[in-house]
Amino acid sequence: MVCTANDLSAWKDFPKGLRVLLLDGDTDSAAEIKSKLESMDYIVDTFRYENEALSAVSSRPESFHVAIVEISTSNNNGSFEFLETAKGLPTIMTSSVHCISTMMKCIALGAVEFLRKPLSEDKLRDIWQHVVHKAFNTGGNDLTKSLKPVEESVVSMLLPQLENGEPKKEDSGKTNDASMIHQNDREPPAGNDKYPAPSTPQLQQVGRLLDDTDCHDYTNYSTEKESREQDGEAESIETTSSHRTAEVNATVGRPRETMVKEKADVVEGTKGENLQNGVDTKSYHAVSEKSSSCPNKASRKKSKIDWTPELHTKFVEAVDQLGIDQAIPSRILKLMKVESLTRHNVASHLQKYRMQKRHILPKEDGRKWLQRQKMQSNIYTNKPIMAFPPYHSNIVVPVGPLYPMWGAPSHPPSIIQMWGVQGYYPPWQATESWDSKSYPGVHANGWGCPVMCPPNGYYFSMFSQNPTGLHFSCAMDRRRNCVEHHPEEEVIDKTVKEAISKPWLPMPLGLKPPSTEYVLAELSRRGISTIDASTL
DNA sequence: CCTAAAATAT
DNA sequence: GATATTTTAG
Repeated sequence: MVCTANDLSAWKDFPKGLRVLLLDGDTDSAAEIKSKLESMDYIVDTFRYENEALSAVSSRPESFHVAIVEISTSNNNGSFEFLETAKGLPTIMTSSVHCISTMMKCIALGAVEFLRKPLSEDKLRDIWQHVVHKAFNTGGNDLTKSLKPVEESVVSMLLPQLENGEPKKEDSGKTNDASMIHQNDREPPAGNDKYPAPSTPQLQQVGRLLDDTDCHDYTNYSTEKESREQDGEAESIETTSSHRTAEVNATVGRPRETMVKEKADVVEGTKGENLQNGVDTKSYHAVSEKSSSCPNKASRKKSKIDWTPELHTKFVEAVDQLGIDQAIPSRILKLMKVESLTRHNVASHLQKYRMQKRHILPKEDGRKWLQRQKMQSNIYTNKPIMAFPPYHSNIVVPVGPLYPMWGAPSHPPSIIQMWGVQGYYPPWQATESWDSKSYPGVHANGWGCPVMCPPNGYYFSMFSQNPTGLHFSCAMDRRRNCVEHHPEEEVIDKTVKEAISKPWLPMPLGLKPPSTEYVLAELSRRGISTIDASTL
């Protein structure tokens, strides 16, 4: 990363605005350091006590780019804790006590550098290097929001240089032009919020260039920006949790090895910290790439969402909660409350979800979706609406074994593949996704259940004719808690009876009245040839 | 904003 | 080659 003179000029003001966390028990010392840093345009937040510093880091990790932590004989252990806790933050240790083993320990624990006190301007001036280094060498996991802009700006700044070194087709000619460099130059983003669009031509070019050189890592990028893109709705999701656990890898053309391991970490579920949301946060993770071939990762922000069982469960729960008529991407997204999931992601998943169902319930489906459209005006009522009156909430629907799919919850004994034929997902479905905890019955409602049998009396014939391999799951009221996991015949009977006894009520969702032909045929089959018109 | 269809990535 | 996801249209 040697820079040319031109490039250097672009770097000149870089550190400006970078945020420094200063933890120093010595007030005077802290003031002095702060003063020096500020004179160099760093923004400094001083903390006297470690716990304060740590809470600051955890509550607003994006507020710091680098930390300087003083370690003395008195706070010895405490500082180590900071080091261990604030892993994502490049941390410089400093002390007036010069103990090689302490230094060693600090470095071993992840400190990026150990500076002896007193900290002169010279020592402090270029601490930004650690920020940049971090930005380039860390997995998305650690690449905090605040670091990304840095990374991006650096990439941008780097561009001219890269182009010089490896002219790329059409763009080549103008690379040496100083004005060009200036154009690509980006202000240090530190203080502001203007994140350069992740997909700027520049970045893409850089990506390409890096590819062609020696990059071996797929560039996953946090989807956070996308989240932001999705207008106001994002906020409601965002604010909930500060942690960015389920983060996506972000690696910008970083040459050389490393990383593989980092990925493992990411998948694990980023540093143990706040996992309150349990499932939520780690519910998904970016798909790790094989760091072998380096295709075109140029478009960094294109990380893929891995719809893990947990994530999918959340998704389904959201859909169910919303009900068929309200289940639209934006709402689902809200309900899911999963950080950095974009509306697009959800929409896409929803699309697949529907397709599955459609494929499974060719007949019913169209109808249902039609219904849905018509009912769109029927906005949220806290009660089940229209086609799904309360008293039908316990309807039981048969689920044919031939319909392995999404919404249909299966009972442990009958592990049905939820996602179609390819056993992509392990058995978690049965145990994890559809257990009582995850709203077992919910999935059996409108969408979930392949409800192909005619209602009313036909239930009986249906069952008697195809008793084999039928599985029963129960649907439930959207918000009510389910129902029995093993709907017994009584339930079926009850439901059927109800439906029969109240023919004037709408059909339970997913059921459609039998066609006249069918009715006649069935009656005929039963030896009933005449019908009293009044009963129809 | 939504959904469907096309394009990509695995 | 099939499928999962993202992008692109309408």
